[in-house]
Amino acid sequence: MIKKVKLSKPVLNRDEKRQLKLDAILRHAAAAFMDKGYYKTSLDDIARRHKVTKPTLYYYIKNKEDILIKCEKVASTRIKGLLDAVTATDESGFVQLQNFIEGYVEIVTDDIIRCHIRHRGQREDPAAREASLKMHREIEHRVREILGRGVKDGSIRDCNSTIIAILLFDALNGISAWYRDEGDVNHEELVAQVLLIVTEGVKNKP
Amino acid sequence: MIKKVKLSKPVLNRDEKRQLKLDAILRHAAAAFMDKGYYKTSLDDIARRHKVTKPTLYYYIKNKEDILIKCEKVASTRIKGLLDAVTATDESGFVQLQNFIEGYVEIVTDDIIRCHIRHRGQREDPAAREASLKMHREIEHRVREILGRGVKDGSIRDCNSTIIAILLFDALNGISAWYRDEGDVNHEELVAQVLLIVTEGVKNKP
DNA sequence: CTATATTGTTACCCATGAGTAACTTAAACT
DNA sequence: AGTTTAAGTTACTCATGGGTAACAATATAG
Repeated sequence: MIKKVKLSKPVLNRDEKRQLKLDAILRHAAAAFMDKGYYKTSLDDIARRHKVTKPTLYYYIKNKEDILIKCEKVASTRIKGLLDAVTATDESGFVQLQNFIEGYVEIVTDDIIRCHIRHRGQREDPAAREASLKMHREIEHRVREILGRGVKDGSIRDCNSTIIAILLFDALNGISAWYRDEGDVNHEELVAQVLLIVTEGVKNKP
Repeated sequence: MIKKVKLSKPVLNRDEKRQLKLDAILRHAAAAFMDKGYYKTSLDDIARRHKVTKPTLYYYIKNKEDILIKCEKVASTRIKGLLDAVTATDESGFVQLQNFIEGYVEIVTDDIIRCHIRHRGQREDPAAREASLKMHREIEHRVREILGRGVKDGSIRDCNSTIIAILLFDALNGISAWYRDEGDVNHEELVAQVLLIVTEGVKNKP
């Protein structure tokens, strides 16, 4: 007699399922936050989107703020990953900057990233607040380093890399607030325009 | 006998005093909002800063959201004033753009403007929300026109003025979030760097 | 097949903070 | 003067929404 193989072998184990559900909750929460803003979104709103009741959420998150913290985790991992990829090459600083911009405009479409960009700063718990700031400074610092590399290798003109990094970041982060994949601004066109302004500025050179 | 001149002649009449107090309240509120954010700031917080009790505020404002609306009024008047001044000249589009940027960086230091920039979008009342959006579009449109003028007169290179206007605005508005007059970034340096990136971009031209 | 951990639910508590009613004080104009 | 209007106070109401306790269902393991 054939030994019956255990039925319903779990394709995903418990932890994986849990992780998947957490991701879904973050997505729903991020979408809700982008819709109405953090404070105007109640946990009941989020629960409703996820088709569960509020207390269930507490099985996956510590409290409301924890959602922002978890979103930040996802976002910062993604952004740092991009920075790693971009700086791993031995391209010139300017080319690395171009690659970063291209990648960032891509990333900025994602709801969780959007949510992070819009709500970074709302952290209430002082420790979480500090951690968030530190993280953000770290990322900014790495962009500054790309600029510095470019200045050193001659591909970028001499400039105040601190100020330029911030300005660039604000412009890129701003994109997350208005750009929609389904909107009427074409993705390639957007990237092209950003790159052009970074490369050339806007002044016409005769 | 000398006719006694009416003592305590009001240097300011009632309406002027009222207006002054309203301004002070808006300043206090804006400062509080920049500190802790709109939702984390209670009307009691604002009242405390103004050294009155909460119900007194209702003598000057309709409700909490009305503060944002009144701040927006102040801010938009100021920004439109700048645009009027800048576009009144018959300078080239590029020079007008430069002047706008210089003026905007100046303006962005003010707490009420900062507050407006940070909280534009929080409007809850649908009508107020729509009005705010319309106002914002109008301002953006005028910047776009400056760019268009520049393209036409040849002082600005051919570009997608819609996208460029938004990117520029986001970078400028971002300044309001981090720049402080007392901070270690010098005002002139900041303006110079913004103008340079707009003029030249960052790429080094051999 | 039963015991146990995992998910989820219903029904509550309770702090916070916007907005108001009713009353008091200060100012200003005959 | 004394009456009116402005300006401010104390003491509330009341909706909202974050968070929890206690119970119910479902799934996994032994």
